[in-house]
Amino acid sequence: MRNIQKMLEEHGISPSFQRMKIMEYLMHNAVHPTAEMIYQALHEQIPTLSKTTVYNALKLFSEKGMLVQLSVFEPEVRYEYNKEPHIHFKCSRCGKLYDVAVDFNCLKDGVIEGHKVLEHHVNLKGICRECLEKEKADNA
Amino acid sequence: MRNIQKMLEEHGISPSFQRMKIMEYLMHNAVHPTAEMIYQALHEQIPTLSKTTVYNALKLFSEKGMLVQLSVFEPEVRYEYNKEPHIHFKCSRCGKLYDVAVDFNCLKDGVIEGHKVLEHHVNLKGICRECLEKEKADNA
DNA sequence: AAACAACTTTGTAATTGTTACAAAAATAAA
DNA sequence: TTTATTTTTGTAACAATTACAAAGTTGTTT
Repeated sequence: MRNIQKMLEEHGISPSFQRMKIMEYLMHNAVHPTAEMIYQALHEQIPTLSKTTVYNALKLFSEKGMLVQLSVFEPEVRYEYNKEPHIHFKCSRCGKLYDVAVDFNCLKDGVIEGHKVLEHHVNLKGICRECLEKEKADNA
Repeated sequence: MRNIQKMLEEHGISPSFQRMKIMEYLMHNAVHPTAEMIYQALHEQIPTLSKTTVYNALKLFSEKGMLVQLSVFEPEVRYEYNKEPHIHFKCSRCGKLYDVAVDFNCLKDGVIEGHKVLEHHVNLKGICRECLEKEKADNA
């Protein structure tokens, strides 16, 4: 909690209780949560928590560069704390979202066909390893 | 129009007038239109057209594999007819969406860390060539 | 042609994710 | 302790999308 407080301050964000809890949740739950998921989880601990506060905090964190907003395959926006370049893989069967560590040199904040790349989102979709194994077991 | 009729039939879709016009629009407007954009454009020609019809047709086309649903950086879903593997580049200044032809061999319906890739969406964000040039001209 | 079934379109209402806004509460400054 | 500023809250609005049922169309069978 102390660390989170410092982190927020370093990014010019005053560390209110709600904001710290929201950031804590994001750091401890690398599941690419939606705003709704964060609200549901914290609402139990903080019954007075408002959904607007969650949206406000997420917007602030994104503006200050602490979070990345992902638009994967759902209409919902998802958030992640991890800033390392990586690929998102969504299983179209179970819906789970995986991080896949791959480095495309050309994607590392370079230039592509004259366009300056500031952000890259590489989204893959298919059947995840777990589902493939389950399928194999069922067919055996 | 005849070609579109054939195409729809080949995909098991009965070629109604509205469906053909919607597909025609998608094929002639490679601007990654939203459902709203398609509706607005066709509403002029077909005043009785319903937005639900547009959504129904887009859903049907996607299910039959004629379209790809893109989730780029907006909350809105965009659609494209072009099925060639390519990257989408969105200019964060002017908002334009470019197609960038790049081939990542590893993304061509392969396997990554045990996950079977059926679909890939590579989204880049930054400042587009036109905006960079404009910026250069302004600063000169 | 009439009757019928199946499909398509339409319009309205509902739902979902998100934002706007103003009042209440908390915090900090004077 | 006022005062000002910031933060939180709750409700209402909004936009994209879906659900649903009625109306319209098409095709088939008799």
